[in-house]
Amino acid sequence: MDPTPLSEVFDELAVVGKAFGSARRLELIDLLTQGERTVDALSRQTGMGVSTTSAHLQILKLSNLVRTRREGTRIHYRLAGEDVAALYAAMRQVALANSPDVEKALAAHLGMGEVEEVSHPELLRRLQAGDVLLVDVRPAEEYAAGHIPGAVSIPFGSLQEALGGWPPGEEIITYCRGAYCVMASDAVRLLTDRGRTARRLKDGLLEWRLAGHPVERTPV
Amino acid sequence: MDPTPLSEVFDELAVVGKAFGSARRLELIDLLTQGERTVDALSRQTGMGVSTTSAHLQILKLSNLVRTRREGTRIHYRLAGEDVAALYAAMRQVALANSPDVEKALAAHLGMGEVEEVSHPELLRRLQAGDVLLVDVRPAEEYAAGHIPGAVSIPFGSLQEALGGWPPGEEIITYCRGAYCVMASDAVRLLTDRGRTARRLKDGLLEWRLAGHPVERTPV
DNA sequence: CAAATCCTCCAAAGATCGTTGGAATATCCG
DNA sequence: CGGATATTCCAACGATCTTTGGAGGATTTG
Repeated sequence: MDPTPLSEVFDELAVVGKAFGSARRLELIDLLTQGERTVDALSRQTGMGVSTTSAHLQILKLSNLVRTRREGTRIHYRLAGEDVAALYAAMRQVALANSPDVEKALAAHLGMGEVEEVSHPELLRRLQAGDVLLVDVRPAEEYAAGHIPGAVSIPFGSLQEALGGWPPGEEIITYCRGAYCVMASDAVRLLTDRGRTARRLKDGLLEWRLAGHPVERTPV
Repeated sequence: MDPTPLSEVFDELAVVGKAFGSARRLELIDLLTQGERTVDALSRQTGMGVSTTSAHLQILKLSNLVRTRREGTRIHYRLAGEDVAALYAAMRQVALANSPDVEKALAAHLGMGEVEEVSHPELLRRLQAGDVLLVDVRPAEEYAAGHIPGAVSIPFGSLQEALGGWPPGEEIITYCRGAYCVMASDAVRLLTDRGRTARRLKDGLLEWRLAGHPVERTPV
């Protein structure tokens, strides 16, 4: 009784840990932080086969990190709770803080250094003042599922054409899913290349939401 | 460029995730939340072979979750930072909240239901009032590495003999490492069986420390 | 330098995980 | 009911992870 027979507890806990131990599953979780998704949508957005996607989702479901909702023939997956999103964000934070490789990989794909970041408090002030254009570059469905109040939805693909209609003087702030999302940085580069003043929000909607800041949902 | 080439980032992140994906490694992390330990000590306390222990520690080291310090012929391992301990605690929290199996496994080994828990604020009040005996049932070295101010160190093994010297009226509150630690609950049962009034602290020292409450270190 | 101690590295066997295509299942629609 | 669509289940192969004993390194002590 003294040599702790609680290996079962650690076994159960390891099930949850394992769920976070695959790049593919992390990619799925990353997408799911933005709102629920069908298997098909996840499969297309990540580029993995449907069988593979389903298998990974089963593992996430078995570890109770996601839940499902059936709608006709398709099944929508969503994170089991905001605490799961928070855990994912915390893991990214720890990885970023402690392992230089993660930082390097991020910098390489995000082009850090070239792109300036705006802090949460500063964005709040600027929105209050109303002298800034806040652009949500994620796909339209993700914008609908939840966005920063005051942001306009311009998916990355249609950014260039939308550019024409704006007054050239106004500063632009972009954001996307989270700290690992490239689109916001790419957008800033595209905009500054065309002579605009643009920066990106620090992190993305996930961290904004977890920080307790307001999020707006477009009613269906 | 559009189909997100950031798989490398997820690969790096998965390295951290994998580290949490093994019951053995979680057991090591659990011990390390209480302070640094040598390979040998970890091997003995967990019951795994030294080679196995070392292998797991290498994986933790590679994922930058632990750091090492050499002292003569032995090497001390410690968590890379308090954020790692926080991540571990957060994972336990999510597992407990979302998966019934974890809750069941915990209840089975902890004897939940029979043992009453004391909240952090209540303990603080009672310590202030001074009408309670706070007992740290962990091994003496863990007590030395950090304990709640006002607690006395009585390792679980020597609890029974220590019992004699106390006034029978005073209420006793026990604690050990964390939410998964059985010793505090076992101690409460041992004490109540002998007619004492005893409860355990909710969770353990890890959660107490993460909550920002004071921790005292016995000077060497 | 030699012996002792503690730890890491190595190689091999066994276990587990990941991916794949195709079959099976569930639901909706006509 | 039959066809269409979306998803899960299955089997199997290759890849990766875990464990183990023993060899190899580093450090201290005599």
